[in-house]
Amino acid sequence: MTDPGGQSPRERYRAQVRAEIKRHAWEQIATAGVAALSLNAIAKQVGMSGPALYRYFASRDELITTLIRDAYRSLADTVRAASHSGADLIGLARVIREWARSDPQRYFLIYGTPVPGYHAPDDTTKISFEVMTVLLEVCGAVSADKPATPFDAHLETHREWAFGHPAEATTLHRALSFWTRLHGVLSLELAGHFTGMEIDPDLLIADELNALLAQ
Amino acid sequence: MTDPGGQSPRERYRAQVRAEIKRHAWEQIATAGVAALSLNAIAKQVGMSGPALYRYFASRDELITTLIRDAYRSLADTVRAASHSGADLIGLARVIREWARSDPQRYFLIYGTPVPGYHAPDDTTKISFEVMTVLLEVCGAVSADKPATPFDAHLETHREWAFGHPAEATTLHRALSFWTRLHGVLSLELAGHFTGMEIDPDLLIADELNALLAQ
DNA sequence: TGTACATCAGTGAACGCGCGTTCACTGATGTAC
DNA sequence: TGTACATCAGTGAACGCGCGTTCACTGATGTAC
Repeated sequence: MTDPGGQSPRERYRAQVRAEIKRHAWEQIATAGVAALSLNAIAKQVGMSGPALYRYFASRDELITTLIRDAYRSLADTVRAASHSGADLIGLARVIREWARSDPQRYFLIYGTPVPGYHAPDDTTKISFEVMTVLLEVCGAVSADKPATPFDAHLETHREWAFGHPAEATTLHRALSFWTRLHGVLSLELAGHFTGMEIDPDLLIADELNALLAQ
Repeated sequence: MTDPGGQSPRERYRAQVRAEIKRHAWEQIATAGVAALSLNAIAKQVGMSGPALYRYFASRDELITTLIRDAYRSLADTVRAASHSGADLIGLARVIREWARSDPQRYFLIYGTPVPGYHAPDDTTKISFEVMTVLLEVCGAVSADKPATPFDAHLETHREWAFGHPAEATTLHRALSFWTRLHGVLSLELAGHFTGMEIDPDLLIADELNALLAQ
């Protein structure tokens, strides 16, 4: 009899194998990028034959979709945890950067080159909004006495995306700038575009965000 | 007899065919991304058999390397042209954004997800520095009376990358911030991360750069 | 100008490869009486 | 508790495919005397 609310042994086993498949999939992505992800290669690593994977994932695409969802989920959880332990914007940035640096290809799976034609599953935008919600909370806590810019005015009339969040335009603006400035530095760092110039991205990010708070 | 300094008919023909191959390669990349680029498919479009391509490119990798180099070259030329016709930082940003939007996958070939293990040819960093040089020129023209930040101090001791350029640390800083802020907004826009929120990236970029000049 | 030769673009057949995916099957694990 | 049956994880063979790349070749274009 299955423990209601719990897991039968078979379910537990399935979950374990699924997790192991994903683990090796991430390893492969970290090593050679998503494009090189091969079901047969994963199967070999897991120690079973290729077709056996189809017990766990309907197709290569479904596996990748699951990985993308997990990446979003992990990022959202990380950000929320940091916020709950009282991180300010700079602390948040540091946490996100560490998350990204621990597995650059996972970051790029979310924020990297889009594959023309491929559309991420709908629920990822929901998870993505979780991140934005945290940003809005933290940005709302910052005192705001700054001159309104043309983009602020633009935001006053285009704020449906912050659905239900009662933030002022300047708060939305700050959250957006935080996001784009951090991503700007971080993605260039991860892609190796600072190689050769001996720049400390952490300092640059801190500076970019301090300027954001001061402006 | 070959016209010295000119091109023999054969050379001219070779150059034409090479150009046509590249054209179709770009089309394919725009349609399905680099990962999907196939020599046989290109050959079919050009109207010749697969092996014939090897008269023009030694391998798939060499073709891609050439495309990457061309992308860098095109960006550098675009930026330099804009600077020569007197564009300021905001104008420069607009030009770069248009360049990127005209072929997003070309932008991502330079600034997108890196393929682990792959290293761009050395000369691309040289071309990349051409872009930085223009940025430094334009940034140097901006009057600079602003408080020094920790990152400015960091730059005073880490400025070898701006090899030979006599700019002050604040100028280097401005050029870097221009680059990272623009890339932050632009790459998110091109990857479709603003879809749904009806944001005008042009306004956001202008705002980000005005803040940069005011700070 | 005409002929002999070298260069070189392009072809078609073939190679080996690894891919995602299907199918019919075996054998172990869990369920019901 | 023991037996009969259903569920389901995993296998091995096979499918068709398109890939990058090589090779020996044909035929046209250019070069030299």
